[in-house]
Amino acid sequence: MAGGTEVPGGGARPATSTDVAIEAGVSQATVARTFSAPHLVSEATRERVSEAAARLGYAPNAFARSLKSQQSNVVGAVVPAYGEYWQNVLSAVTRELAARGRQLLLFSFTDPGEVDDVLDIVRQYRVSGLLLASASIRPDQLSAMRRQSSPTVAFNQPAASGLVSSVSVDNESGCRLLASHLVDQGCRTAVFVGGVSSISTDQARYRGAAREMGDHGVALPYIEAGAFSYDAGYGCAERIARLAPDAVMVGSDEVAFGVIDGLESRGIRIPDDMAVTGFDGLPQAAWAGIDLTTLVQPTDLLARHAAELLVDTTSASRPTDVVVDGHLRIGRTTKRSDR
Amino acid sequence: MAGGTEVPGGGARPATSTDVAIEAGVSQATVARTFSAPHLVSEATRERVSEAAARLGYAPNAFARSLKSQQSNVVGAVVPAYGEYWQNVLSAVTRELAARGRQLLLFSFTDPGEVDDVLDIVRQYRVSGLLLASASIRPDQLSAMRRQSSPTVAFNQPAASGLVSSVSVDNESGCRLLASHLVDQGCRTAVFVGGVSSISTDQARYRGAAREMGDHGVALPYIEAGAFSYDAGYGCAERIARLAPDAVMVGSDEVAFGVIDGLESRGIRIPDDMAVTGFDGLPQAAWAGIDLTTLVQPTDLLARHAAELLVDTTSASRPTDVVVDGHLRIGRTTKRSDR
DNA sequence: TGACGCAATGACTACGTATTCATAGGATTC
DNA sequence: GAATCCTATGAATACGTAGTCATTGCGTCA
Repeated sequence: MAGGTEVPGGGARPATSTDVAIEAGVSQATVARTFSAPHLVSEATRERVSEAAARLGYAPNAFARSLKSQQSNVVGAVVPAYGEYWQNVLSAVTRELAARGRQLLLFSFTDPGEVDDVLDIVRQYRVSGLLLASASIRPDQLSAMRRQSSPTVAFNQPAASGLVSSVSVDNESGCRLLASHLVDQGCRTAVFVGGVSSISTDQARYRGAAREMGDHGVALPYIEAGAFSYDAGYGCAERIARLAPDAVMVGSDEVAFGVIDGLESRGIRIPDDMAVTGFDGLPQAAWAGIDLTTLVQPTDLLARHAAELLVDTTSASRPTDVVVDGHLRIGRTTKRSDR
Repeated sequence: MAGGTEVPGGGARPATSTDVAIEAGVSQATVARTFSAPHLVSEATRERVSEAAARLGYAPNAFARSLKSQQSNVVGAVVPAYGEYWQNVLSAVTRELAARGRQLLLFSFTDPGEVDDVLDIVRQYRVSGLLLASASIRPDQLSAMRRQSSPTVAFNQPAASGLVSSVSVDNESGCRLLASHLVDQGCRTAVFVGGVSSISTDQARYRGAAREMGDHGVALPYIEAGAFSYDAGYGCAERIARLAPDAVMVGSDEVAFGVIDGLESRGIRIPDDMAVTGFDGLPQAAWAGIDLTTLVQPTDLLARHAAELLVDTTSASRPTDVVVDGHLRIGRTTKRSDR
């Protein structure tokens, strides 16, 4: 047959189950069954339908299917547009969801204030689950999700209330580990560099660090970088240098990378003049040229938990909080050369 | 009223336009018009409908809308699951699409062999556009997209045929710039480290580099890292060291970061013993601690072009190839200290 | 042989929306 | 004062699918 890939009907309209039905000489119902409940169709018919479908290039219309079956296989994700950390999380969650037959509908925001507007759009898609990476959500949006009985999972955000599930690393104990390690290394004075002090994750990390340091009689002043970015960290160097501490605990790796470069640009040697720690365990932290001491979040594990919750329809009515421990990664940024 | 955020109807079913119609005492058609063609509804009615909608927490059902109107505002993206570069691209494209009222349905793949299966799923979603980051696509999948008159854009992949649009940086001339810069710096021997030699982008970059080097009488042997990752780059150090070139041109920044650390771990000083260049212009390349000489891709510009093409419905029938120039970023990795 | 059960299939309807067509007033024109 | 037009609205329908119900054909058992 000439022009084998060409499809009859020529028009722009994709083939429907009815088209396939006519082509195969069966009813539309049989075609639908062939794809969604094959065991109800005889071997012979199934084959005939499959061939007709292949000939027409038929793919079931997911929108119509969702409309009829009142459920989509689409999971929404509302994630900040910038930030190494979130890019990694998104990547991991996408993989886990794909393995569970779910698609990810991505919504990003630059400013937390946009989130409410974004959620209005999300709601239009009747997502079967929602991954949230923002703490500032209107409660009525959350209860609306819950009424739809769609599982909602806050990723590394403290459950705003008991309304949604959450998956996160243990920020406080993680920071205690880091602080404890610094004290072991002989640290007597320190500062904490946070990203944005109003973010609860930031607060939890500072709290853990300050408490552990306090337990060892070390004060821990807080410096706010203003953003969770390399540049923000770089820009903190002067303020840090003025305090001249033994150690700098940074609330996130990305900021820490900036802090390190900023400090070194001022002639401060790391770790000899100051030790530096991060938090997150980004891939770059393990790069030999950086080799940052940090708390590694088990991103894949967190993503797996999140995916499980998002797929489990019963989790909507029964919010679950999963907290996972990270592990300490010791790099050159806290190894005194005189040790 | 007690329990103000509680919604009448109590059930799990989200409110429909009919529910709102009853609540507002108008017809379903009027509700639909209020949301999709407000100018056809009188001021008073519009207000009454809006209030009723707010009371019921109504959000239009995007699936039903797409089904009826035969078009979705959803753009599909098929992107590798791993890689700094793609994460950045995705982030940029998402922003651009959001600004144009489009959502991104994300599909990731680990192995290029999965792409065909993934595309079968993508087709079910009747996406209004498709962003492709893989070169190996069955032609019939592409012609199917085209028949649907959905714009398809290959991002940084040479147009497999004339079937789809493409947006990419000028790989060849970019590499010529880098090579030319190295020659200026006095480079007489060099090697090229590619990621995966079967990838056309990799080939184009090598071609550009080899030609420019050849024009100056410098040979350019090709070394294959085996993947576009830090670890793959790190693992190349021995093979590079054995050739002891003046300069190492690496096909991508992420691999280059690994190459640098791998070389330095063997006591090779950069740039004094060997100069190193990358390609892509990842954010990390600009970090002070790395400061890599590389070719910066104008990611935002590329993303903007891609978004334009994806939104423009006429572009499906008229594939367009956009090629953008990158710019040279000179960092410490090619600055000889004796200069 | 008739009653029954089972497997395979077709006709039909509902999901929630956008849109066409028809209708009812109210204002405008001659 | 009748013919006309415009605006605002409602009734009805179609989009493509999944599932309910009814029907057919055939083998089985008493």
